[in-house]
Amino acid sequence: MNLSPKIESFVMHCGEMGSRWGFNRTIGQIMGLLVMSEKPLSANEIGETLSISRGNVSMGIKELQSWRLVSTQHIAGDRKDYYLPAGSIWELANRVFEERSKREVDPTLSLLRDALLDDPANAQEAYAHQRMDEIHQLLETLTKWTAELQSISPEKLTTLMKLGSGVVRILDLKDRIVKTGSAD
Amino acid sequence: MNLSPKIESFVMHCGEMGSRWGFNRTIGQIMGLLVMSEKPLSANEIGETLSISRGNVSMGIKELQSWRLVSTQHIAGDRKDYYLPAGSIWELANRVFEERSKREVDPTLSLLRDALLDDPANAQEAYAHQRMDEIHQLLETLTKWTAELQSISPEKLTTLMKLGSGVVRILDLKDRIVKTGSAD
DNA sequence: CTAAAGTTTCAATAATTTCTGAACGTTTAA
DNA sequence: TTAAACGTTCAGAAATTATTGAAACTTTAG
Repeated sequence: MNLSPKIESFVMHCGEMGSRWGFNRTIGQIMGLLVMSEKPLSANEIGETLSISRGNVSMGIKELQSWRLVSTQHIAGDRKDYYLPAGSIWELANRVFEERSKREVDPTLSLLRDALLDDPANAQEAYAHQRMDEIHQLLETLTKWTAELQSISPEKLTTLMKLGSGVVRILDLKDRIVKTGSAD
Repeated sequence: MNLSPKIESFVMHCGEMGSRWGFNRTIGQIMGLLVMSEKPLSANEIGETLSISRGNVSMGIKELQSWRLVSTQHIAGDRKDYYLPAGSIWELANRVFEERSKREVDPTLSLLRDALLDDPANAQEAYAHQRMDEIHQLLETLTKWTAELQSISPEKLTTLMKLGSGVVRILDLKDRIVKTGSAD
């Protein structure tokens, strides 16, 4: 497939950013290409367009599927697999977020939980223990929060984001209401 | 310096996670070590404790300083530089967040802004243009939002996070109030 | 000024990650 | 049953990234 220069530069950019986003160059490129493509693409089309080997396309797609970012589509009377993004931009971003949190935060959280189980044995450990506890609390709060945000509908979430720091004013508002009348 | 097994395993974990968090193994270890240490450490102490070369310590510290995660302290009558975390756990997490957003989002945002300037030249570009616009909007909203959250005091932010998806109820509350009485 | 104590830089090397392509597996049309 | 069309795997090669250590640089005490 032939890409217009503007699309090509976007796809290549996705490649360059790939490793920063948690995967590698090829995988970034494949994802960029699929998002920019109106119709699903076969492994062959992907490989030719990006000049990468059959094997690499296969591995890349597999990885993207493990991130739940790509789905497979079949066309009647055609034995090829066709690939397309597994949802809207919004959903994709969400998945990247979830998946990264799983890989970047969960292991640390579980290490910290273990480490905090038994009491510090000396002054050095006491200090470290305290620090680990802070990190643990921070990560817990953050994890819970993002999990809850995921459960909010995109529309509400957009409203919330547009509100920005204005949300503080509303928190104050709530405090006033709670103080002057209704129970919490 | 000699680390107790529990602290050592935490520091090593920071090393393993390092690359997922946006830096490399050594840098993760150095940061972990500094956070766990009650007193500032010299380059020598860091290198010995982690068994890494002088040069590597120097480069690692430099990188951590570029992330604004480590500060230098001097002790009267001592020519060595001593290093310590540049703030509370909370502040550190914030910096990592900001810094990563700068590296992971900003370049894409600027590419998209450029790409969206001129009109699509054909059907393929028209579709891609639309997709880029969606991504652009998403990233803009997200960037603005996180920037605003940064401006909220840690206490308020904690309240907000603890509230979780309960924040939606408050949004509804606000809507009711606005509708029935005061102007926005 | 000189030497000692420290830090930084960077070319060479080591370690790790990614990519290729050939071999193998599977499905289906004939 | 065969062979063509496709997907997958994985050992080795290529590319990239991290690390070392020696040389250069900086600061300061004497």
